[in-house]
Amino acid sequence: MTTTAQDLSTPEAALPRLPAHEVIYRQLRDLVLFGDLAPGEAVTIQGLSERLGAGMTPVREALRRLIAEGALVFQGNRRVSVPLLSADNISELILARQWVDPHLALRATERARLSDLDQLRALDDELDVAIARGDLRAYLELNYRFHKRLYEIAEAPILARMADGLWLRFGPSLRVVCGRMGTQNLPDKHKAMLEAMQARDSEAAARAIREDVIQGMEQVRQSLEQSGALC
Amino acid sequence: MTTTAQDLSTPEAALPRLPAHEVIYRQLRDLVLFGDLAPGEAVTIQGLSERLGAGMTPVREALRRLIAEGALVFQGNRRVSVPLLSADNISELILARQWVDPHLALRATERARLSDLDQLRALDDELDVAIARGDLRAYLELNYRFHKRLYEIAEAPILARMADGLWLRFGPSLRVVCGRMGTQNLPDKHKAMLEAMQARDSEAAARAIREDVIQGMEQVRQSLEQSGALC
DNA sequence: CAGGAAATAATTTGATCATATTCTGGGGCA
DNA sequence: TGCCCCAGAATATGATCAAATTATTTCCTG
Repeated sequence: MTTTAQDLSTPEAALPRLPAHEVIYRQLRDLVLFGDLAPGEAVTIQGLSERLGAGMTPVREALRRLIAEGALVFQGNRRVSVPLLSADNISELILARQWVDPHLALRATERARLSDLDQLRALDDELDVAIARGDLRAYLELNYRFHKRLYEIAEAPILARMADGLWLRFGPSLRVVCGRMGTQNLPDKHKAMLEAMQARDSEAAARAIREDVIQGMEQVRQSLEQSGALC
Repeated sequence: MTTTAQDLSTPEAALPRLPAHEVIYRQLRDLVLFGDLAPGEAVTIQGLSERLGAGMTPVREALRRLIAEGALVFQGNRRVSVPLLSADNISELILARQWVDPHLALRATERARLSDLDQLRALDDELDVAIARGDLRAYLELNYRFHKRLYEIAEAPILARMADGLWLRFGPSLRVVCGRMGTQNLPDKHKAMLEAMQARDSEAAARAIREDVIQGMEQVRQSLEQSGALC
């Protein structure tokens, strides 16, 4: 078969034309993931059309996708909004992440190449810089990219997608929590995890990630609990 | 005297006008879930538009949703199709279901009302009838509805959605496998599970479901393995 | 006469379709 | 065999229709 060898020849200009609905999807996804849309905030299709300067059909498709992924909810028949997490929701998320994230870390440790470790280290370094600077947005994005990269290394697409879906759900709340607590005592077991990965100690890597997850999620739980009805 | 005197007079027409894209979505979902669309089979938007007698906009939205849920994949830039499962995919699915399904069964046992148990028993009875009749389609649908009901009883919407998403992925293959093996030795640990639920022994219920899952999924794995490259 | 509730009018928003535009893949021709 | 053109499919736009929410008005009651 003739391979249309264009995808790897040109590194960056290989993107001939990304569909509009895909672009919109990514924009909205980032908006949700990094808390630019606050939990409970309602959006309308036509509102987003104007805000993002696009037709409403692509926006509709992007919204359907995000709703299917649980990033948005279908309030009544008229409004979509970022979901507010209940205490029960948080418990579920903690439970689920406590299982998937360590498992993916375990697989990632078994499969990681040296270049993968370098990438992770680089991300973690940038993350430290962001924390030192007190740059919340950069922290959120880099922290996500660190874990996301870990998922990719694990080479388990289905599990990775599950983990990614969970992230979409608590992303908005993370922003709220961190905005309240500052960037001081943010959870960062990444150093321990990277060491474990380097030593090829997959169990230790899984443990480290588990602690990272628990620490972060418990902060979210406590913060949401004490703030009571955020709505 | 309202001029909008529509057919509200119809006896069962209490349905508040379900949107077309929702209807299409459910139709397509069932098509995937119960194997009416074979793994690897490609579909086109326009093809579905004609087949389902709908405009292409609702079809597009339904497809986006199913793609987001992993029920369909985006082959290249031109075709969507039901994904073919690799051996690795199966392993992931087994792993994931081995965790979520027992957990949901555990929660369901703690929360089940007597009426819930009755419903489950009724579904399982119907299931037996379907098996005895050799009615594959009915078996698949009832088996799904049994587990789905269990998820609902557990009252853990996020975990339930994860489990549901997994089901969408192996549904098509289930049909293939069962079609090959007949309806004789199908896995059915439901009886043991119902007893455990009745006795409020949540651990036992979780164990039973876990065996049910493993048994079913291992059949899928073996069948796909021996059939080699189904593609 | 005033306040409130219910009904109605108006505006906003969502859903669907028909249509134009772009892109991909294949077939024909050199 | 390789290049170019064409057919068909997917993407994207704007318009149109339907539904819902909001605002307004009117009527009833205290």
